[in-house]
Amino acid sequence: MIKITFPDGAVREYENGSSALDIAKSISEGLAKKVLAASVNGEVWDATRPIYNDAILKLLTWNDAEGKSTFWHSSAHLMAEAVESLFDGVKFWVGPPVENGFYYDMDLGGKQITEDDLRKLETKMAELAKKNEVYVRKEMPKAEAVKYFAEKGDEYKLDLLQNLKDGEITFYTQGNFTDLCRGPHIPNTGFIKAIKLTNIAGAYWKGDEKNKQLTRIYGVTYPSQKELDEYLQMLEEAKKRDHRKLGKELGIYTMNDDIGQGLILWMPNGTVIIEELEKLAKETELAAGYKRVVTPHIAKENLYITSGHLPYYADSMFPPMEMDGEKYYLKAMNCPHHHKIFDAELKSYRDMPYRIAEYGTCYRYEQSGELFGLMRVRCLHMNDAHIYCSKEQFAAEFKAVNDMYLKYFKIFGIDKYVMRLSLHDPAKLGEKYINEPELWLQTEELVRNVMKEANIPFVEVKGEGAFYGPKIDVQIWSTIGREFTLATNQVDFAQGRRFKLSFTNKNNEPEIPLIIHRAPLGTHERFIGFLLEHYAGKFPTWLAPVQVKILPISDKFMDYAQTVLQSLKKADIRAEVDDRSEKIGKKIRDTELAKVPYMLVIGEKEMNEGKVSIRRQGKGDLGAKNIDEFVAEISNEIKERI
RNA sequence: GCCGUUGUAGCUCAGUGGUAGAGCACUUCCUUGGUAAGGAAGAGGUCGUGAGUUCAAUUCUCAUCAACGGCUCCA
Repeated sequence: MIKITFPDGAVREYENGSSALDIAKSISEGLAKKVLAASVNGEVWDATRPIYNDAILKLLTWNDAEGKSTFWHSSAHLMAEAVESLFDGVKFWVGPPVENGFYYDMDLGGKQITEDDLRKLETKMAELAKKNEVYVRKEMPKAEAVKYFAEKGDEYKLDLLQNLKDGEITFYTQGNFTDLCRGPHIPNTGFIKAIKLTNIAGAYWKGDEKNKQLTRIYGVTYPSQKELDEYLQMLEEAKKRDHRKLGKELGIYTMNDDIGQGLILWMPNGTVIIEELEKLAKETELAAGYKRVVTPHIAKENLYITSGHLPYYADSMFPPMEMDGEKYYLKAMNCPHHHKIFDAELKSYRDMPYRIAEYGTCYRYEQSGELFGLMRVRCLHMNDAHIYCSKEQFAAEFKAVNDMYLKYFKIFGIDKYVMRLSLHDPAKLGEKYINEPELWLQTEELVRNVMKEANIPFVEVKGEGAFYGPKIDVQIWSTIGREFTLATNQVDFAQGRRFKLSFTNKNNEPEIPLIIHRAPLGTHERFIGFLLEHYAGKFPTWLAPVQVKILPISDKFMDYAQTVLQSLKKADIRAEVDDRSEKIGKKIRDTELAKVPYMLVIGEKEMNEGKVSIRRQGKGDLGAKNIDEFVAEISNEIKERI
């Protein structure tokens, strides 16, 4: 007998060799039908795998993350079986579960797969699923496995085997499909009731663009059609908040072939938002002791040789222009320009920390395939600033920047983000990262400690640092699930030295400053793209391009509408009159759809009483008020950025 | 940059080897209506661009540009 400990602490005895599924059955048949896998002593196992020792057991169902990922992993195998039955000579690479579904990478030997094939594959998968094929686990010695795949001529699986040792190698078979796989899997294919193959994509083998490109098929499966439908419905809803769709509908920005890829034309509505954001940034930075500067969009080649950017980023800068025998580059970052401003006047410790800010325009030649609406563009306006400080001042300055982030996030109600401490990758020192191993470790520890002391939760990721130092990135997700860095706070221990920057310290010695690069509001492009999705286009009043729309019931009240308009304009409120000869219902509908925060309905009653009837977008009629009263209220809302 | 898909009116989309259609938006007229679509008429497109096949191409082929879904990349 073996002792099984359940999550609630209960301990029960079972026959040696019982599987998690056997144990589930002994509890209830209903439970057994839902068990997809099991956590045995913290390791995820097949529910059907016999247990020979005392164990802590957790039965995993669709409601557990591990249950879902096992389900999707098994679905990938099911898809592979379907692919193999419809295409000859396919070689498979890996087929893992992902956040919403799974994919399988395969080499189709030059054959192409089409959307129609996906439908055929879905049908085939459904057919195979109905057979309730059991996923059978089999251990195999390495030599035997190597022989098996060598005979098959499967270089991909042989490659996988290279990194595996004897005793770690297992195969799974369901129906006619056998795959090298560490598992675990769901008991049988019958659990998979609803199948949708979502897209076909190319994917480099092992994620390296120098390698051959494999065909990747993405799919998602569910234990019921209803759940799949709900998921697809949710995707449709997400698309409605896509900033590219909203940006067009609300007249925020446009792009044009004659201008160029990734180059944003900000329309009047978008420009209002830009100006409000800059106003916020300027107020905030002034209060935090920053000074403002303005720098040109281009600079000579030598600047970027000094900064060290050119060897790392030449490919992603626009190619240089030659004038009078000099090469000029469009700037891809503002820091070198700012360093020159720091260097223009002699600095002493009394000048430190020296903080300079600019909404800097930068140009980056992003690869065409990476451009994405407002989120990834080739011309961007950065909420940039550089803080030059001594080592002693660093912690306080870095923390102040973090505090500024949090202050902003509170204003915008941003709460779904992850702070990421982005570190260097020691394997790429001298290649992607400045070759200063000691300084890297010291600076990373410095940043780590600031975060810990400030009690700010963060994750650490190797290989995401800037070439000149570690950073704190604020990661967010677009509505379609892509991850982006919204804001960034970076330490730079390299450029101070490269630019020979210094200040005279208290001991009358020259000292190289540490530099903080920070962009709490990221770039206008990405930040507004994010805000569009975050607010689903319903901007708070202070940001809304049109804050108030005045809706006269009929033409008879047009004069009064003008009076109301003038009162609002006097208070610097962005207001317009809807002077079309439409019915009030139509005017309201159009204004609601345009997501204007306030509508003022005025007719005979309002005119006679000097009032306005207030309607809030999405909330309906709020009743009538005096004009002055409304102006005072909305002015306060705007001033406080509520 | 790579793999795949798409490209028709301002927007969303239908359609065809014989030079095009709907809804919304727009213009004009009628209507002056109290909290999410009043009615009528009209205007608007060399079907992304270039070449090829064809008596004939928006439709087929190729190239190119752009957008989209991934991969790679992101100072």
